[in-house]
Amino acid sequence: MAATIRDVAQASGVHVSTVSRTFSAPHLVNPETRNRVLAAAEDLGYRPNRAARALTTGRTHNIGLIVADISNPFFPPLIKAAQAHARTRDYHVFVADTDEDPLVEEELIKALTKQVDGLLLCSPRLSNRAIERLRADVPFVVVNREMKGMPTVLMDVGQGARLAIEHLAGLGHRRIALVCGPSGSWTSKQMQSAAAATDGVDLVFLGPNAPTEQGGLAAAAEVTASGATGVLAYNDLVAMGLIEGLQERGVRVPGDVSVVGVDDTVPGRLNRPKLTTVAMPTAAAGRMAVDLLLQSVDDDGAATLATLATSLVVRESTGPAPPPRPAGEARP
Amino acid sequence: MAATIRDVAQASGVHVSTVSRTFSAPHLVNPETRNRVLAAAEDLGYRPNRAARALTTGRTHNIGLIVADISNPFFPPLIKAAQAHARTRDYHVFVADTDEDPLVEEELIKALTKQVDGLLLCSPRLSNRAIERLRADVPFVVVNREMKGMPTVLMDVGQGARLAIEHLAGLGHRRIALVCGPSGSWTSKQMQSAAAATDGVDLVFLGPNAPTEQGGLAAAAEVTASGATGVLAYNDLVAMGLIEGLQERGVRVPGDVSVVGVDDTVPGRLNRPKLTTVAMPTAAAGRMAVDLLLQSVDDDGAATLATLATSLVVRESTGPAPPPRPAGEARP
DNA sequence: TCACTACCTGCAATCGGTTGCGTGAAACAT
DNA sequence: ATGTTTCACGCAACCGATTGCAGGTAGTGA
Repeated sequence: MAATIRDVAQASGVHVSTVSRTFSAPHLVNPETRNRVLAAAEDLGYRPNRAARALTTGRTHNIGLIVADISNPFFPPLIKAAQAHARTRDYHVFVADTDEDPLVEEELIKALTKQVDGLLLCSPRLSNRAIERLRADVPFVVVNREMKGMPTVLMDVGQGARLAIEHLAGLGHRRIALVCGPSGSWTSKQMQSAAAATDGVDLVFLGPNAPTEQGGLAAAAEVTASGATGVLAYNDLVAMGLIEGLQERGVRVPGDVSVVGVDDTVPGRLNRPKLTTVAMPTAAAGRMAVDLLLQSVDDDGAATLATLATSLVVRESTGPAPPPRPAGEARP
Repeated sequence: MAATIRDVAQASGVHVSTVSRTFSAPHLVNPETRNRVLAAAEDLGYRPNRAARALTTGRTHNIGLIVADISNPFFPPLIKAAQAHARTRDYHVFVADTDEDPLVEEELIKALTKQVDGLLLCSPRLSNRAIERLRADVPFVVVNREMKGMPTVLMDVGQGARLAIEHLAGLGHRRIALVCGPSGSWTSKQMQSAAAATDGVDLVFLGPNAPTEQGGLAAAAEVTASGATGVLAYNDLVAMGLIEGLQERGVRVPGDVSVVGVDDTVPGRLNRPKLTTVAMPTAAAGRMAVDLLLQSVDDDGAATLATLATSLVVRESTGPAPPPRPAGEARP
């Protein structure tokens, strides 16, 4: 069995409370005694039992991070950053994957509630009502979804969309398609309203589509039919599917149509063409979420909203608009 | 504050021990009483505090999963599978990322030790000695690294390498290069010894290389110099870097040189050419690791070794060997 | 010498459950 | 009517820590 505080107390000839204080309030114990205790602890390989400590202090020094899908390359950088940041605050992060299932999500939240001081919900799939209810038991910070009255970290896709459209407009594109994601998606709405604010270009809204390569592939027909020469896709997967679909139809990217993705999750230098995309500040979001959470654990307070800026990464899938109306030359 | 067992006891007019038994040993309590207790619990929104329970039972019903790098696409499927599988056993998984740093790894292990019943170490970077020492405090299962005397889950890269080389040999390649990873890597060794067993082909061992795209890029010169027409790379990243490096030198893939990767971690249909690769049974490994861990938590016993079969996924980066000695035609 | 203050340290209750032991009552056998 | 078994439940110690309170000791000033 691992050494307990009592073993250390016995070994160093003091009461358990003194041992406890040696670790949690060192200034209250005589340096000599402290050293004796520390020596005994070291000797026995004693490490305080955080679970037991949590029982009295009410602080587990753990935070939970619930994510819809770890395999989605969007999340790992966020998780990593949150974890590293939490560590500097003497907190540990427990990651759980809901597999996109609201029921699993709720169950995980309930299971984690007692073992953590707070929860980071990344792109939660639960209803607002369910989240409100669950929140009574444990502090939340919501990431990547807008929720009033709750600490929230958002990434400004609207601004990213604006950057992308300005980029396309600057390349001479006058007709730009927005290939939207699932209907009702917050991201889609943000993109739409941001895009609508740009003038000098025709905007076409296409969709809804599945947020996958298949969705993009399927949208290729609509895009060609729309006559748009520039496209902003819902995310990188859609963008990649779309490019594949366009190429299959003999449409060159970026020769005939320029495509911009969102997320910057596509690794690999072999992609042809490499994707121009709106990069999300996922690492910053992870850190910010941890900060907000720890803050709201202490203050039990203000529902802060943090909106993080996005940026455009220009690569190879965008280029100058083709000369107007060349009557699409499809290959044989 | 959340309801405790005492609140429920009071509300239903029984002793706390009866409430406790209602949840942990229902058959010991009268159905009538049980229903009364359950009703009161439901009413108060009571949920047993697992941390407190762990204090007396010594079982947290949590397992920790420590991984070198969550961003490495190799791991998420493993994590996901482990998590889902653990859930069916009423266990929860805490994931922690060491950022490839042995010091962080040791610290995380120590921190998690008291909060979990066992640990899954995926590709640990710690020395054998350190692992042996830490193991005194908590059961381990090691994944993706060979360690005697400890439950271990391995994926048979040797067998995968054999498949790859047979595939290349079958396509007529007579000189095959192994682009190895970091020196001393277990994977590299496995690949080498497996490859050596194949006859009818010349084998060239290249490396060591960094296990990254840069590493592959840098190895391109060696590969062309070696005169090999088939290559088995340390992993997909190396393979991709290598392909890029070869293409920059005017060497066509798979026209002039065929390349096989390992891991099957490259998503995206836009890769040109799509990578032929050795797929790892990561999900199965995750499940198996959980099984072994829970087993060794109970039995405190046998050091089982599970070796999982790999498979070859043939895509576009491999093709028939070019006719012998065409005196490499580089583009201008 | 005495009172007062600081500074340490011990005592014991407490956090939220679990569990071995003991007991009272009901059910059954004799 | 008495003895025995079974069942359901209460009692209280315990898991490993924390912490308010009290007491003891030494040092200071008068």
